[in-house]
Amino acid sequence: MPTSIKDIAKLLNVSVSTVSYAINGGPRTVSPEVKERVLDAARELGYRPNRLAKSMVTGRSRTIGVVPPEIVEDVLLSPYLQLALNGIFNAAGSSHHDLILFTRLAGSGHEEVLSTILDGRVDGAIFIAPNSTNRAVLLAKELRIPCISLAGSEIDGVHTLSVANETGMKLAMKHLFDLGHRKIAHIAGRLDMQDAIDRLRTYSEFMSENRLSYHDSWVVKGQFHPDGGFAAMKSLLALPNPPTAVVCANDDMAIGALRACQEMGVNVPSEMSICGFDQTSASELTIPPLTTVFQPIAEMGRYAVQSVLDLIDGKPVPRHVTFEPTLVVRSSTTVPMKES
Amino acid sequence: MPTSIKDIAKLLNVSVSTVSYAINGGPRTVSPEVKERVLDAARELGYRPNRLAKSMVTGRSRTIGVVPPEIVEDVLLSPYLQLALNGIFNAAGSSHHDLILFTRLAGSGHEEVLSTILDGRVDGAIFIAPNSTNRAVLLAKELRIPCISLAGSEIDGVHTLSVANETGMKLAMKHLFDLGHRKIAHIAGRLDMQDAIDRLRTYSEFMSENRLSYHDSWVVKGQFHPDGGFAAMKSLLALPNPPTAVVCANDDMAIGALRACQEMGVNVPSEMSICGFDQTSASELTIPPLTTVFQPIAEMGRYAVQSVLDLIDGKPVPRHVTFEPTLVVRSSTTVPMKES
DNA sequence: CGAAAGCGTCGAAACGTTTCGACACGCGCC
DNA sequence: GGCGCGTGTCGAAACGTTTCGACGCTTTCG
Repeated sequence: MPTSIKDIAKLLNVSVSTVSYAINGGPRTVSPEVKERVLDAARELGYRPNRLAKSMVTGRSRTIGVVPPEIVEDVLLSPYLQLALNGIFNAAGSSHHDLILFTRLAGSGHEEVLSTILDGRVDGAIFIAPNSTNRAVLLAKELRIPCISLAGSEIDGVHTLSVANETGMKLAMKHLFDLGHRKIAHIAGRLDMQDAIDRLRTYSEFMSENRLSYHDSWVVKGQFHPDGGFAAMKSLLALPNPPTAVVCANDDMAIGALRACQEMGVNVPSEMSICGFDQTSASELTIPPLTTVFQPIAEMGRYAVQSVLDLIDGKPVPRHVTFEPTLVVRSSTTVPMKES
Repeated sequence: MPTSIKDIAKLLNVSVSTVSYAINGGPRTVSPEVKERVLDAARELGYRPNRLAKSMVTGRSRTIGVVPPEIVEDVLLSPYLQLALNGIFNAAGSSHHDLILFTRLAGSGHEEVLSTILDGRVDGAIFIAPNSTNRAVLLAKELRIPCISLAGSEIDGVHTLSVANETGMKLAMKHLFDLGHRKIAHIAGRLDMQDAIDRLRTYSEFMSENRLSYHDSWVVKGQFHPDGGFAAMKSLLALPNPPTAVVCANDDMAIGALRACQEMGVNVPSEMSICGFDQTSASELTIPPLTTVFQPIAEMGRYAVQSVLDLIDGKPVPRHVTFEPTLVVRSSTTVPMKES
């Protein structure tokens, strides 16, 4: 029932092609008089071009797909994802693209997501932090869909934007080390995600390089969740020889850890220094505000959009781009208490 | 270059309709033997149905449009929007719909957003907190696009989901009143948004009903932003006869207000009680955790999706649904200090 | 045994665009 | 005056589906 180009053509007794030319300033010229009549009629009838039809014939949808790390309940509540999505959103808006948010990876596995990606509705896709078992990225690549992996594992032949986790982790560790800490623990993220793996590895390396002995019990998995951080900190505090500082693989866990300390009556930072990762907005609301590693996630989102667009246009795009994090020192870290 | 239904048909020497029937279990039956051959070939060729083509002929895209309140830089960083979007996301996922996030209201105004909505890519739309000047909703309604206004102004003939702001505001006010507060201020939101208007009105009503005199200077606009809340609280603290309690129209402003108090050395809650609105996740991370009004935003998002779906299916949907908020009492409110 | 009903298949139309090939016309140029 | 060219227009193909009408074949039933 909405008006189509045909309706205009019929009304004005011209061909559909003429109408199309008039409306688009199309590849062919149209006499000024006809053009005006067409435009008037279009306005009159409330004509709206049907993007589906247009996309089908042009092969372009001006829409970019965004695939969350894995699609589970409440995934949009992750501050990390929110930051990335916001960056992508901003960039997409200014380049006149819309975003399609894929909602159903979970159900029937990667196959299904893929078909929704490859079904013509998007020109390219951004995968946010796909873990190494994410087959969708691989398949997308194989099928030559322009796609970018944002902060995910480096996958052969897939364009990847990553954060120098080594730098970030070293920054945090060195900060604590320079403050005088020697007993430093790590609350790790989900070890099926590349970021978590990198951060853990760098932690271990730093400890070895500086000849700091550490127990396996000082590395606790927190699944990137506040509750995980909470439980992890509890278990650290229960150790006979607890650490004096903890580096968490993200802010959410650091917040959980902070809460655990508060609950156990352990003062932060004087009795326990806590360092986060991500610089989410929540990290400055805690008391004390968290020392954390800033990652330019929003900027990476912006960059990801630009890269996908370039990929679509066939422009060359660097295979891997690494962004450098910086340390934001706030009040959750300080010199350790003297050994009692 | 991707394989189409035609390729399969040609390969197997059957008609395209037969292939379609086989793949969809379509309206017509297909002999088991042919069906199997078709399915095998489809798998072999890596066939993926093209949703665009399908949508064009069926008129359904299984995609729902989401329109943020207004499209500005960083709109996705609003906790309120995040909560709503998350609820919508969850519901869309479980009903096998994808989401299109509209990114470009700003540029060329409501006209443009509308054409991107009406261009056939979405079956229906959810407008998040459209303000009263948002013409897009009206136009959408006029053009009979199934759409839901989530927490926006009540617009004639538009299906609206709203929160009983009166209840929420009264809950907060009564809580403070019962604690003994008489000098209660209000940090209001953006007064072009319905929620802000309602909350302000209820504040005034409550004050009058309880014969509490209040100055105009006790109502300060905070634009729903933390910085606005910060500035607002500063101006309240600078008053000759400052209030003992403040109800903020959202959590972000309450957090700003809290920070202002901390900076001015005003203890919360003993010297100043602060009450928020929204129960965002940040509201429990502050010290002290905020007393706030819980709105079932996520649930409303879910409900919005269901309603749009029903609208699309032509099922009856109630014109207005009101959700009831509840008060979450935490530690940012207490009895007022004795008058010095 | 013949009509009716059901099954399996095909061909074609339809969805709303864009764009290519054709063509008719008028103009300037040699 | 014929030739070529640019301009404005038309018709039709194409994009990849779904689904309807048609048709021939088998089965069922009176």
